Amino acid sequence: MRQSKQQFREYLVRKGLKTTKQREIILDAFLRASTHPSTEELFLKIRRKHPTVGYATVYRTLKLFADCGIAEERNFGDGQTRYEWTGDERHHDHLICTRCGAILEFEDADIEKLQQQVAFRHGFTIASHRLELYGTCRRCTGKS
Amino acid sequence: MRQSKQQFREYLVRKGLKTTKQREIILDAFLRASTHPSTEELFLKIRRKHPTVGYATVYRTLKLFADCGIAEERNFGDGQTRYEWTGDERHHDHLICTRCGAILEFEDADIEKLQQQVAFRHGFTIASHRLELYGTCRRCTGKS
DNA sequence: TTTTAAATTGAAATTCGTTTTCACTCAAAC
DNA sequence: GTTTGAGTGAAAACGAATTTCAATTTAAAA
Ligand SMILES: [Mn+2]
Ligand SMILES: [Mn+2]
Ligand SMILES: [Zn+2]
Ligand SMILES: [Zn+2]
Repeated sequence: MRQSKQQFREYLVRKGLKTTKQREIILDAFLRASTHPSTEELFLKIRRKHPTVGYATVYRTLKLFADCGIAEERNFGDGQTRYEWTGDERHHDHLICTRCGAILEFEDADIEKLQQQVAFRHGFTIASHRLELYGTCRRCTGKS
Repeated sequence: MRQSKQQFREYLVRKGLKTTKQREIILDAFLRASTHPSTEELFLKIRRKHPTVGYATVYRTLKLFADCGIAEERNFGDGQTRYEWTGDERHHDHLICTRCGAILEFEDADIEKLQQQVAFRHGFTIASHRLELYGTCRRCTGKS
């Protein structure tokens, strides 16, 4: 939170970019959004309080967040690019319910370790990875 | 190969669809394509020998392949939907070189097992999953 | 403070892969 | 053969992502 704001500020300075009202509004909204918002979702949320902020600005600013490291792009297969705050959190992967869209997070050190081993065996150097488990969540399985 | 052709033929009959020259051409080309072709790549390859086959037909036919189970849609983050022959192969995941685009395949029973455990812990029923490791392959790492 | 150069903005236009439409063609059942 | 519904290719439509551009704003320089 506080940390991410600082990080973004430093990034702007380092790159010779400018602090603007819009960027502050968008960063606040992004940090307040708990989920994995898409550009459009965040834009719509912001628009309520700040009707003058444009979609393009939200789009560009989210790119900046990703570039400076406080956010990561995600793609869960629903056709929208989503952004996730990386904050001071640890890495995690996702369980996605294809019924209700719920997204659960998990981390599993053993899986991560095995991934490294697989990569090593193939002479690969891993820069990133994506692991997503699709299925039905407890609640949706119950309903059936 | 032979098996997949049969499977597709049966699928067409079952669904009341028709056998056409185009579908045979496209299936042959798809089975001959060793990689993970995108719709466009396959279309371009086919066009050399069969300039009259349209993009829309390739697109629709690949959807049919996926529907009947002889192919699966893939999405490696390059913005193109790719198709992979599922033939009589087993499930596998992918290592993707972000430098040269090379795609290596691997399977790891231990990882799969751990995935199931994670899902179970969260009350999830897994229908499918995607695991992709992005990085640089041996050759590209060498070049630097 | 005023000036200035460069970055930023919002709206609209553009891009690009995907998907649909439509008039015409063809497969296959009768 | 005739009939009929599925299939085809070209072009249009679509939707999200990205770029363009004239006007505005930031912040460094004067
Ligand atoms: Mn997450
Ligand atoms: Mn593969
Ligand atoms: Zn659910
Ligand atoms: Zn490589």
